[in-house]
Amino acid sequence: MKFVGKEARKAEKRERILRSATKIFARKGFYNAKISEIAREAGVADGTIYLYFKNKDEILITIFEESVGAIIRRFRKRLQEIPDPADQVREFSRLHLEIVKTNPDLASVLQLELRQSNRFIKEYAGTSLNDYLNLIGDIIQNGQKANVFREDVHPGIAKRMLFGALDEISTLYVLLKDRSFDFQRSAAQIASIFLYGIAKDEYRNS
Amino acid sequence: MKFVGKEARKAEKRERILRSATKIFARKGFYNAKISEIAREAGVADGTIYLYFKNKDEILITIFEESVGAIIRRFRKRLQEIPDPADQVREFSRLHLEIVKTNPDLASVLQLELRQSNRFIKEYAGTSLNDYLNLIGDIIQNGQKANVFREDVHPGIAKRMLFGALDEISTLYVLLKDRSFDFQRSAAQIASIFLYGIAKDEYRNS
Amino acid sequence: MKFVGKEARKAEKRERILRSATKIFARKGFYNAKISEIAREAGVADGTIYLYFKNKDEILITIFEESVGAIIRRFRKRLQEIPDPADQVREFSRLHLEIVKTNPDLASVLQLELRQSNRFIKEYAGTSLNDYLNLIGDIIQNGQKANVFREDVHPGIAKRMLFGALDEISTLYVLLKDRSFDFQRSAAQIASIFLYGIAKDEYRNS
Amino acid sequence: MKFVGKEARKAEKRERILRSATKIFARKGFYNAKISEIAREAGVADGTIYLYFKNKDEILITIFEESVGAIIRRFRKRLQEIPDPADQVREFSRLHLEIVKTNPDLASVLQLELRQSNRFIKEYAGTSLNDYLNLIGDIIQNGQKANVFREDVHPGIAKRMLFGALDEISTLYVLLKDRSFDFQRSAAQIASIFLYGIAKDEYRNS
DNA sequence: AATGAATGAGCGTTCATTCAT
DNA sequence: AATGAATGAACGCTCATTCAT
Repeated sequence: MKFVGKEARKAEKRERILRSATKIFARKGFYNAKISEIAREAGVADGTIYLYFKNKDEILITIFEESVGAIIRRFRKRLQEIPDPADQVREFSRLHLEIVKTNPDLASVLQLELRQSNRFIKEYAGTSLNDYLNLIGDIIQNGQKANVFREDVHPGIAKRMLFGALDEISTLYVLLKDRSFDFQRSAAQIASIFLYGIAKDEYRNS
Repeated sequence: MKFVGKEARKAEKRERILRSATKIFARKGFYNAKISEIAREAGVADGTIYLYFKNKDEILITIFEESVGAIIRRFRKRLQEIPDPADQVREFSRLHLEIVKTNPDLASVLQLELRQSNRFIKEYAGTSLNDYLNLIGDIIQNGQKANVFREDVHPGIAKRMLFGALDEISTLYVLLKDRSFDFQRSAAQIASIFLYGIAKDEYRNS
Repeated sequence: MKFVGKEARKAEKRERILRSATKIFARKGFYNAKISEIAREAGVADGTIYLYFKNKDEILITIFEESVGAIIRRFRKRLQEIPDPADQVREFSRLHLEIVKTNPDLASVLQLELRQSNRFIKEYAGTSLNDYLNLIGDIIQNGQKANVFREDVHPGIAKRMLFGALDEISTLYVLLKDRSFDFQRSAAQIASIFLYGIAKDEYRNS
Repeated sequence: MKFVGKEARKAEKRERILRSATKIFARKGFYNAKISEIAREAGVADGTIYLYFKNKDEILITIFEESVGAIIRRFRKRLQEIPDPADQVREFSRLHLEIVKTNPDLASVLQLELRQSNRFIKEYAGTSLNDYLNLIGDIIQNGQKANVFREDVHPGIAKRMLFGALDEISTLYVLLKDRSFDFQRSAAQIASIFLYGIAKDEYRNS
C-alpha cells in the first residue's frame, strides 16, 4: 500500500498546476490564458495557485526552467552513450523532434510563448537556452577536435543554425498540429544536411 | 520647394503611427504596448490611431503585411539579377541579416511578436511568411533542376532549415542588440554550411 | 423661376439637419445616435452641424420645441372651428393619433427619447408639454362651464388622463410599427370612453 | 440572534447593487449613470458588480424583470380578494399610484428608462409589461362577462387607456417629486372617470 | 460658410492578485 | 492549506466637439 505524505501531495498539486498551465498557455497563449482557467483545469481554487507560485509570470518561467532543465539532463545522458560526433548530431536532432511530438503543449509554450517577451528570454531563459545550445556546441567542438568537422565552422554560429532549423520545423508542427508529420524522416534530413554542411570532405559519407 | 498635399500628409501620419508602433512593439511586446504610448511616440492623439487602423490587432497585422510584402518584393528583384542558385543562397542570407541589422525594431516584431499568437500566424502572417519561405524553396528547386543541389534534399524541409538558421541568428542579434555584430560574416558562414549541406559532391567548392 | 437666397438656403439646411436627426434619433435612440450619422444622413459635414446647433442636446431640444410648437398652433386653429366640447375631445384624439401616424419618427422621438432625461423634461419640455396639456384642460373647463361635463372632474387630472391614454396607444404604435393600425377607430374609442367618463349623465349619448 | 450565511450575504449584496443602480438610474438616467457611481453607492468595488451582472444593460433588465414581476404577483394576489370588477379597477389604480409613491426611484426607472430603448422594451420589458397590462385587460373582460361593463369597449384599447392615464399621473409625480401629492384622491378620480367611461348605463353609480 | 481630420476626456470591462474565512 | 469572493488598477476604444484650411 502506497503511503502518500503531505509533501508528496503538495508536489503533486504543484505538478498539476504546471501541467494545466502548460496546456492553457499552449492553447490560448500566455496573455490570453486566465489564471482562473488554469485553476479550473487543475481542479484547484484561483487563490491556491498563489500558494505555489508568486505570480503568473513565474508559472511560465518555472515551466521553462524545469522542463528545459529536465530535457538537458536527458540529452546529456543520452549523448554520453554515443561516441561518434556525427551520430550525436543525428541523435540530438531525433530527440529534439521526438520531444516536440511527445509534448506538443510544452513545445508550443517553449516555441511560441517564451519568445514573446524580451524579459523572459533575457532574464530567465538565457541560461537554460544557452545550456541547451551548448549541447550542440560541444558536439561540434568535439567533432572539430576529432578532425571530422570542418575547422572553419564557427561553433557559435553552427549550433544556432542547427537549433534554428530544428526549431523552425518544430514551429511548423506546433502550428499545423499535423499528427501525421514524420519526425524521424525530418530529423534525419536535417541532420544529413547539417552534417554534410559541416563535415570535412573526407568524412562526408560516414 | 516640396508641395505636400492632403493625401501625402495623411499617408505620412499613417507611416509615423506604423513606425512608432513597430518601435513600441519591439521594445515592450504586443501585449505590453499601450495605444496611448504608440500615440505619444507618433505625436498624435489616441483617437487618431483609430482613424487609420480598426484596432490594435490591425496595427500589428498591417506591419506584417506591408513590411514583409515590401521585403519579399525587394528580395525577388535582387534574386532575379543572380543566375547561380548557390550565389542566390548567399545573397538571400546576406540580405536577410542586413535587413535585421538595418531595421532592428521591425526584425524584433517579426521575430518575436509574429510567433506569439496562433491567430496572427495562421490568419495573417501565414501567407506572407509562406511567400518568404518559398523564395528559398524556389532557389532550391532551381538548383535541383540545374543539377547542382542534391536531389534527396526535400525543399520543404531545407527552406525551413535555412530560414530557421537565419532567424535564430537574427534573434541573437535582436536580443543582444550588439551593434558590432558582423552580419556579413555570419551570413557567409550560414550560407556556406547550408550550401555544403545541400550541394552535390561535385559542386562543393563552387 | 424660383430665386433661392442665402437665408433660404441656410434655413433649408437647418431643416434637413433636424429632419435627419429626428430620423436617426427615432431609429437608434438619442444616446446611440451619432452626430456623424446625422451629418451623413443630412448630406453635410460633421462640423457643419455645429454651425446650426450648439451641441447634440440642443438638436433634440429644438426638435421638441419647434415641432410641439407647430403642433399646438395647428391644434388651436382646428379646435377653434369646433363649438361642442365633446366634439373637441373627439377631434383632439383624432388629430393626436393622426400626427403620430403621419410623423412616426417625430412621434418616436417625442414618445421615447424625450422621456429619457429628467433634464429635458424639466428644463425644456415643461412649458411646451404644458401648453399641449392645457389644450385639453381648456376643453374640459369649457365643457364644465357649459354644464355638459361633470363638475367633480378635476381638469388637471383629466387632461393628463386623456393625454396619457393617447400617448400609450401612440407608444404601442411607435414600437410595433404596425402600419395597419386603425387610428380612426382607436381615437374614436378613446374619445368615447373618456367622454362617457366625464360627461354628465344627461349628456351621455350626445 | 440572526445567523447570516454566505448565500444570504451574497443575495444581500446583489440586492444592494440593484437598489443603488435603481437610485442612480432614476437620478441620472441609464446612459448618464456610471458603473463606478453605482458601485460607490452600493459600497462595493467596480469589479464586484460584474460578479453579479454580465454588464450594465443586464442591471437594467434585471431591475425590470424582478420588480415588475414582484409587482405583478402582488397585484394578482390583491385583486383575487376583490369580487367586483369596478372595485378591482379602483384598487388597481390605488395600488399603482401607491407603488409609485413608495418606490419613487423604481417608478422613475420604469417610467423613464423603460421607454428609452426599443431594444429593452421589445426584448425584455415586453413580456412583463404585457403581463401587467393584462391584469387590467382581465378585469375588463370579467366585467364584460358579468354584464357590468360596456360590450363595445375594446379591452386592448381600454387597458392601455387606464395604464396610460395612471402612467401619466405617475410621471407627473416622479418629475415633480411632490411628496404632498395625494395619490389616493388621484387614484379615485382616475378610477371614477374610467369606470364611468366603460360602465353600462345601469351600473354608473355602483 | 463648410469641411472633416484631429482631439482627448471618459467609461465599461477585465483579470491578476489579495485576504477573510 | 485551501478557498473564491472581492478588489481596483489598467486600458482599448468611442464619439462629441474643435479648428485649421
